[in-house]
Amino acid sequence: MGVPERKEREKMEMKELIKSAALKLFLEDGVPKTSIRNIADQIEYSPGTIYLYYKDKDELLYDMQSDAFAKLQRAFIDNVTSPIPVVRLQQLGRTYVSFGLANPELYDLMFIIRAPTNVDEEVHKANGENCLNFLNKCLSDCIDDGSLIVTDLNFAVLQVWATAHGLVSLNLRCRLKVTGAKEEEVPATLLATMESYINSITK
Amino acid sequence: MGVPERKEREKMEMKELIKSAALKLFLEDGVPKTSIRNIADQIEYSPGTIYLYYKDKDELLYDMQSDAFAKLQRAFIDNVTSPIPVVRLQQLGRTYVSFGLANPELYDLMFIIRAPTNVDEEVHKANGENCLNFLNKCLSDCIDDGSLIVTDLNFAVLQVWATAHGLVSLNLRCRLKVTGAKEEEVPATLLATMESYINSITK
DNA sequence: CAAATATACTGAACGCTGTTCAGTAAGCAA
DNA sequence: TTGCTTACTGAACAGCGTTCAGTATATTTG
Repeated sequence: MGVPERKEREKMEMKELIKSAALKLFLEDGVPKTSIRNIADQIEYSPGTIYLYYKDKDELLYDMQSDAFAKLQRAFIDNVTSPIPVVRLQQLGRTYVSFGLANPELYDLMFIIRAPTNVDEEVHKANGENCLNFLNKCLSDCIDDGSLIVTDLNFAVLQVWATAHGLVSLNLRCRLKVTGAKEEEVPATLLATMESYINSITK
Repeated sequence: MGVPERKEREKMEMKELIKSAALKLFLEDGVPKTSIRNIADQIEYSPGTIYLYYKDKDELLYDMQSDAFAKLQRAFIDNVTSPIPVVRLQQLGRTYVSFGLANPELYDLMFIIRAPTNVDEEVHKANGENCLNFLNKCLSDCIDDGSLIVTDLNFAVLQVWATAHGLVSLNLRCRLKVTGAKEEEVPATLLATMESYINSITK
């Protein structure tokens, strides 16, 4: 009897439908303007229906965050390929910053807005773990072959992540305006800054 | 005739009253839970009254952001005092991170939430300028006496700010949970990471 | 096949938000 | 005292996340 299996599959399909509609609105109108009602309109269901699939908006955002992390991980896999650890670190930094510049709404969801961290404490850590492991492995290899000035892995991870995140998020929140940087030069400047940073912490 | 002067003064006093009530609610209940109605209740005026002094909520937040930057600047003046540029840079990093850890709601207002950047483009740059100049001067001095590895001032400013902001903001948004860091050790870890970072970019 | 049950969905309603504006009351000038 | 200006109110609007009694459809049972 395949009925429960079909039901399960339909439930998943509906979740995908909701997520894809939400993503569409994120990219078109931005995260803050995307409401449960808008999403419901988009898929031509009533607002209440969404609550049959997600217990609240935070849970939906958490699920979408998970997809976004998968996308970042794919970018890492595709672009961080060099056998030389220090080159791989450069590729990692470039990929991270590029991802943030190219996907501001997803970046918001992953690293800036509060919502997705409001889900159950137990389940919360799962998102982003794979991406963090990528950075961990990369820096661990750099330390092993002596190409990193800092020798403490935890410090190194925090530093690299913080620098990359700082660059992307200050830009996303328009805080770099104060530096007087020209709009069109910002992406190149951020990438160059990240590169120069990694150069200065490696040897 | 001192009537217009008195009126002007009373207008300022009312703005201060609104800001202080808003600040109180920020610290007690957090930024997201602080609404115009709550603020109005707090000072025992009607919600509409606030709009006689601020054109919208963003303008109020921008004004409060300005005060917050003044507070950070005071922290810089008090704590970043060494005559040795590289030591001053260490003091600057420590002061910035400590400020973020001690004043999470103000930090939000200054560097994370969107609202205050929605004010008029012309007026927007003013907030934070003094604090940025502090960092600029400090790094410029470091470059002058050859104690910084990076020699491009703009890159240096971006790197140091991004690292400090990255550390504080990832922590404020609970994104460091993924690293498995213990809650109570986080402040010390962030300060140590910042210190180790500055050590690695100076000589 | 028909009746009973289970599932999926609706949409009005609740209490919240930022914001506006006609109406009112108080202070000041003539 | 009258007329005008200023300060303030609070109901109203449109939006938000969320809930839930009611309905319609689908599935299981007799």
